[in-house]
Amino acid sequence: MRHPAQIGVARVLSLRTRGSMKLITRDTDYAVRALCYLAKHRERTISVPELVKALEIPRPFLRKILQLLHNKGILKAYKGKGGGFSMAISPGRISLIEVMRVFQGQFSLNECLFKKECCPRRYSCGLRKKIMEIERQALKDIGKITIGNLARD
Amino acid sequence: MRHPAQIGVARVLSLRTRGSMKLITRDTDYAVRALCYLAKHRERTISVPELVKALEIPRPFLRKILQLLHNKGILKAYKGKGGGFSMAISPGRISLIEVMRVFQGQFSLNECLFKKECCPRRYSCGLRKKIMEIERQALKDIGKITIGNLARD
DNA sequence: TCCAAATGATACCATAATTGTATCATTTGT
DNA sequence: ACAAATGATACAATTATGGTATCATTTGGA
Ligand code: FES
Ligand code: FES
Repeated sequence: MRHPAQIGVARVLSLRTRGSMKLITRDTDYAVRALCYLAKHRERTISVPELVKALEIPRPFLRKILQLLHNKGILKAYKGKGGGFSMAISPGRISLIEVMRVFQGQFSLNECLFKKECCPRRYSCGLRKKIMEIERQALKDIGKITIGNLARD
Repeated sequence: MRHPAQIGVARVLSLRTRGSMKLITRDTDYAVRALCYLAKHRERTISVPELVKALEIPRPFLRKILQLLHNKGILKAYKGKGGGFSMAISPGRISLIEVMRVFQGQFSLNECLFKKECCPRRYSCGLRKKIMEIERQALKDIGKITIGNLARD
């Protein structure tokens, strides 16, 4: 006999509570906000306390973010009393991708790991090819977004 | 005096070790593989042991994935000896997005949370608008990928 | 009838990523 | 000298990811 009884189309909700799937993480977001603020006040050197007041970002976290942006050469830093940060590059030349890469590493929408090793079907896989194409397009579009045009609201 | 000393453009590497930023998680990937296998053998009912051999996916994990796909109405399930799973819908009508939503929840590339609440600038934010547009396009493209055309390699 | 083979439901666990905090050292203008 | 700033770095809490384990239930067949 050939299995007549199907169980029925249950619509039980998420066994795990997921819902995020976000592409831009908190630190990238914070970084963008901070960079926009700095971009709008290029004439001045902005200190962390000022940024904290303006952006309501947890101070130690913001400090870490700014330090990283400095290490990556995106910000200039001035130590000592009256010091702070300012843009090292023209805001129009800082793409959102660069900021994302600082905090989120390299893009790679589908890694398809196979037990810690690189997937054997990697180069034949159809899914991979299609996802890569979508990724390329998205990156191109994200690349067009710069701190410069974000800062202009 | 106006801060002449800049610290120099250090290129210190990632203070955090990141590098993933993947859009498709492991369970989605496993689910796609399993669905493709099922799509290629629609005439039969496929058991978990067979899938484990064919796809080399950890058995208990695969079971959970298949159960969820069944709960969502994507698979039919047959209990008892000789039982297993089979497609409940035509493979050509199962989009990759649907599978992603099952395991990764709703898309939302930029949430921009502001201290656990919804961001106050949400509707004026330029970043958000641009990212949303990119997201829409990416979703449209991912929507075109179906289990059907993936199964055909 | 009883057993083996299959899924259903669910609880648990280990690791890594995310999202922060805290501390101390160093620099610098006054 | 001192206060105000960043530099470097270690630590901690929470959540997401990836995976295991267990027991109950169904079902075909000897
Ligand atoms: S890259 Fe491994 S199956 Fe797609
Ligand atoms: S959505 Fe909050 S600042 Fe962009």
